[in-house]
Amino acid sequence: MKDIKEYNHKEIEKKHAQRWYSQKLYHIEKPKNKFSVVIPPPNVTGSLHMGHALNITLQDIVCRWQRMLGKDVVWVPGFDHAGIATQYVVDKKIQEEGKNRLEMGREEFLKRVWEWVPISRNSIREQLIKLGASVDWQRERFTLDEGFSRLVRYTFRRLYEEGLIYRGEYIVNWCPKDLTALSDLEVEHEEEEGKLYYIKYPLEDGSGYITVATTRPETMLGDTAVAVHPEDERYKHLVGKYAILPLVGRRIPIIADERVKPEFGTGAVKITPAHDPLDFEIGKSHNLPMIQIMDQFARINENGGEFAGLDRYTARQKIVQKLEELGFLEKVESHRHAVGKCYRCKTVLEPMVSTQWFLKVSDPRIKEPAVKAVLGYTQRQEKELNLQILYVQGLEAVIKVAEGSKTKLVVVIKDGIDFLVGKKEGELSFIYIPEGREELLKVAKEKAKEHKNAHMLLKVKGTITLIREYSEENLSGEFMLIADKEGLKLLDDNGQRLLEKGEVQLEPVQKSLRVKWEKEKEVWEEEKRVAFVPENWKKIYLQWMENLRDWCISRQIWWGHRIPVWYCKDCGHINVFTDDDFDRVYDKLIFNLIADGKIKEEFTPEEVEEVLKSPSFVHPEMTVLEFYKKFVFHKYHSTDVSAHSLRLFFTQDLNPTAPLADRSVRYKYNPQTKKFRFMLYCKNCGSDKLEWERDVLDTWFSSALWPFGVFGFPENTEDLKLYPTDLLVTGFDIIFFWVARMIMMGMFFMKDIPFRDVYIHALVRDEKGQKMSKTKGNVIDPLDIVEKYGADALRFTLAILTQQGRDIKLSEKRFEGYKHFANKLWNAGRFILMNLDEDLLTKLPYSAPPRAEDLWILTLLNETAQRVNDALSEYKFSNASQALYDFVWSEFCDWYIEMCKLRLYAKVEENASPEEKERIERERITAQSFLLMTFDRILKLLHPFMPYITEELYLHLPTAVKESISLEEFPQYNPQEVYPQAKEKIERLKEIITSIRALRSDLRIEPAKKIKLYYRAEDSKGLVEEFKEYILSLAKVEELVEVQERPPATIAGFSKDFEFYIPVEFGAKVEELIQSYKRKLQEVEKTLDNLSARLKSPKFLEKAPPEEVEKTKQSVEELTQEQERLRKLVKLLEEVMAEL
RNA sequence: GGGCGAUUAGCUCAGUGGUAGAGCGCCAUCCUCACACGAUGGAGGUCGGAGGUUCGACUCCUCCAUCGCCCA
Repeated sequence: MKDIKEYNHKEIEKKHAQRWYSQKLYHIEKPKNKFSVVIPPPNVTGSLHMGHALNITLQDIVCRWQRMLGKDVVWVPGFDHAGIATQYVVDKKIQEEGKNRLEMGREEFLKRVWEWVPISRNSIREQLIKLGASVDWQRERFTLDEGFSRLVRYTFRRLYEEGLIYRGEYIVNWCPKDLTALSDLEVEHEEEEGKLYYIKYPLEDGSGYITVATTRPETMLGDTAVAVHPEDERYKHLVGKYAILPLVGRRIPIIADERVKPEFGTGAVKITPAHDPLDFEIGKSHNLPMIQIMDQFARINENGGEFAGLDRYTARQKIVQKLEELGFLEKVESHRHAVGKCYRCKTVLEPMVSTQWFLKVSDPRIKEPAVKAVLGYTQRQEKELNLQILYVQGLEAVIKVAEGSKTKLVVVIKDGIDFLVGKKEGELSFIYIPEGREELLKVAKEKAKEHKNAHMLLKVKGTITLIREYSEENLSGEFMLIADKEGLKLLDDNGQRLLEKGEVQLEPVQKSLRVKWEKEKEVWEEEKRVAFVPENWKKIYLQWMENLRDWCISRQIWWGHRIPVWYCKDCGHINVFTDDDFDRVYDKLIFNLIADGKIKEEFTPEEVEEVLKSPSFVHPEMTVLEFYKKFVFHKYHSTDVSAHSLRLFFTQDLNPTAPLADRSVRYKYNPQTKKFRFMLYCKNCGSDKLEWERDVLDTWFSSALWPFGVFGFPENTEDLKLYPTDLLVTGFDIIFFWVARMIMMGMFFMKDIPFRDVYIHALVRDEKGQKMSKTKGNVIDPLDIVEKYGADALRFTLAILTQQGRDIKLSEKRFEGYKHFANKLWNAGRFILMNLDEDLLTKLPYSAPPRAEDLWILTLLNETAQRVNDALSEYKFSNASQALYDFVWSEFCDWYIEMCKLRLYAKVEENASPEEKERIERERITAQSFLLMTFDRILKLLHPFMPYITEELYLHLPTAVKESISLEEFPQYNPQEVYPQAKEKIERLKEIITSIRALRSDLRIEPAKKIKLYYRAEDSKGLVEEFKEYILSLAKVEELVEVQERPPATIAGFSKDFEFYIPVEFGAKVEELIQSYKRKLQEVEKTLDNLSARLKSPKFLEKAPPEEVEKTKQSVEELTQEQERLRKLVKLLEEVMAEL
């Protein structure tokens, strides 16, 4: 008996969020039966939006569900440094201060970024915690942390050395605002109203003009040819001749190329290889010169002669004007065309030739495995097994099955055991067989393979004694006993049955034993495949993979992974350095600190110590050095570092008598600055005049490494067993950016898929279906929603609205609706708790046998559990949450709780017999226990969707045994708890009650008013008698009287054979009622016509399946009866109307 | 231009080769001892259009229309 008061989401969510976080509830140090997921790392550019909330919610639902299914769930959180985006944000801030990034300098700017990033990171972290994400915070990573930066250098080097990364001059998409190259994917094409300029290029021989059409006339300054289609009759005669470029005076050839579209403009196009992708291609194949005419700001450069210094648009104006003046402009047409813009700042991009780094993704070594990974392939795996074989003489075994602390079943086997196989961590570990029966060994191994999930197998030929709580049972014959997570299974000739659920414990008793160790190599083939959910994304992925173009991975920005390339000023050699180039741990450390930009080129030992002992950025509870040890250099756990030891180490290199690890000096002392310098030498010529590449890598390069980088690659760590991950949840907008590249890099470096399932969710839009954006002002901030309605309501709403392959249209009203559901659940819990006896659990043995409604709700509960599990295993979040919503509200609350009130509130008459008093008491206990048990399972089923409210309610239940509901077992369908007969009865009872309520309502009888009810029943007579009290209570009936005919002054209603009569009073709207029944009658007749027509059709009878015909016949019969009754009713009512 | 998806009640969306469903909204009656964030009942749809396959199509096929997205 306790009252938990009103639902207060803020209070309970705050309480549990903090508790889960501080107790490290979701951290598993050494996962065994793993289920791993990596978070799509949010950008450190701001805070989370609704799309993130959806993403996190869906992942958390699966993670919590899997955890409750018994998996060791490792869900790795982290953040993405988001190169351009973050630089853009910080740049803006600096500009607001009236400063300039370029004047400030790289080092100072990066300092500012590092100051800004934790602010954003912490706010995102807070939000993840608030949303209830059950991530493992002890494994948090950042794409720019020490380990990741090292990994990026490692992978860059591997790819470079394999010839998959190259540096080249190529046409790229240049953003004149962000001052960097972009990859093809980062270009957004937008249709725009533009103009098509027709310009006359005079022919060299003075025989006239060739007119070209262009949308960007300013690029003519860089023209090096005019091109036409080789088959174009209009121009065939001009090919090979020369034209003179107006304004510039350059002599340019007229060439033929098949890539020219004759139908565009005049069919003749100007070729500007340095400023147009297609022209670049054509220019290359015709060996045309490339003349760059713009600088990085897209201003005309010195090659533009008189136009030099002008912005591209001003130049366009001026050039067009001049062309017109000189008579070279033929005409100008308006023209719609796609313009490439920067995805970040929306600036119109300028195609430009520049020197960039590329990753050859089209190379078969990358492309083919990435295609294979999605199409599916078999992978052979070899594993060495250390098998303990025990030859025994006489083996007995006792198997106990326990649930919690209670032993539910004991199985005793004396002798007759053929073999016993045990597994550890999913792998075959030992086999017991009787002395001298080696032939069983093979069978045992086979059976072990066959039953993959079993952790123990016994083959028995003889007698098994099963001891349950109150009974003993003997089985004899040939059996196989299998223990797994489900419990103990018995396999006999009749198939399989589950003996008992729970923890299984084995105690073999052997009389004499000889042990042999056997090493064996097991080879098995595994079907591997990245499965897209929904599947249609697979096609889109494969199509894209077909037309891959090389990936421009260099960016001319400062924030990111600086490319680990040092150019030799003496011999021009390109040196790629990683810490693999150095043998000593200190060297590796120092190199990484420099390459990460943590220390400058010159440094003192004290500075190094300070950096290493300062808090790690990602895990501030650790120092940088500790972070290195834990996440980066697993081999060097004992390494400690101090300024003193560093100084000694550095100066060793300077001491000529000390042995040198390298021929060259590693640390050079500068007496003027009193600092050391870490020396790098050209791998080709040994020169120390090296210059570090200034560009950084595309952020997606490091993101592509995420699924194995977070687990410690390239070190061979324990955590690397968590790869491949089991699930990736992400939005479709980054399939190419991220998903595809993870598959490429995963297959390349790990030789395995990065994730088994990739669930692609939709976009969250506003209620009008528009994209949410800050500029439109239609964003719904998830934090506001959490504040107003609670994280539980937010999550449940997102889950139930997530229909596969469909965008989510969201409005605040939706959250409100599901907040109501949370409130409903809370109040159901409140009601149950208020009505529980304190000592219920001890009273349970005295409970009465369950009633029909108990068995009914148990049946529906099991069906719901099945629906939820089925839906979740197919990632049908909406179906799962919908099933729960319906069950909880429409069945449990609306009917079961109401029915239970009868027993809970049953009054004991003073003069009742002791037996009667006892019966009432026992029934009350039954009702309480079923309410409790059902509600307990409801909470567990709902937990993945609404973690907070279920946690809070669970902890109030007397059945709560764990510190958190999230560590409980997820309810499963149990066929032994399904009672079809009880279900049918109660469903019929509901129909009857509903029909009475409907008539009451039609007669405008106040809900609270008790009425007298006459009835006549045939088939349902027994049911009505059995559940009389329920009808009285749930239909607010004061007296239920059986009659043979309609009493006068009553109005009739019916539900199938159950006819009932309510006394009419003045004011009853009989007319309306007649209308309503007539409408129903019409409907019935319409259906009836339809069905009987079907039955009259010989073709139907002939071709339709017999069961369908039978069904139709039955329907017709029922509907005919219904029709009869309705007709009778209408007639009756008309009589009543006359009576009144 | 190529591809994908959508079109079902006022709104948001389920759905299945066999008598059209839910939530919200709306209407009516009720502040009944868990819940007015509630209870009970009710109204409301030619399943975008046209063909075809089938005994039977909202469902499968073809075409068209409208909307949206991606790629070029």
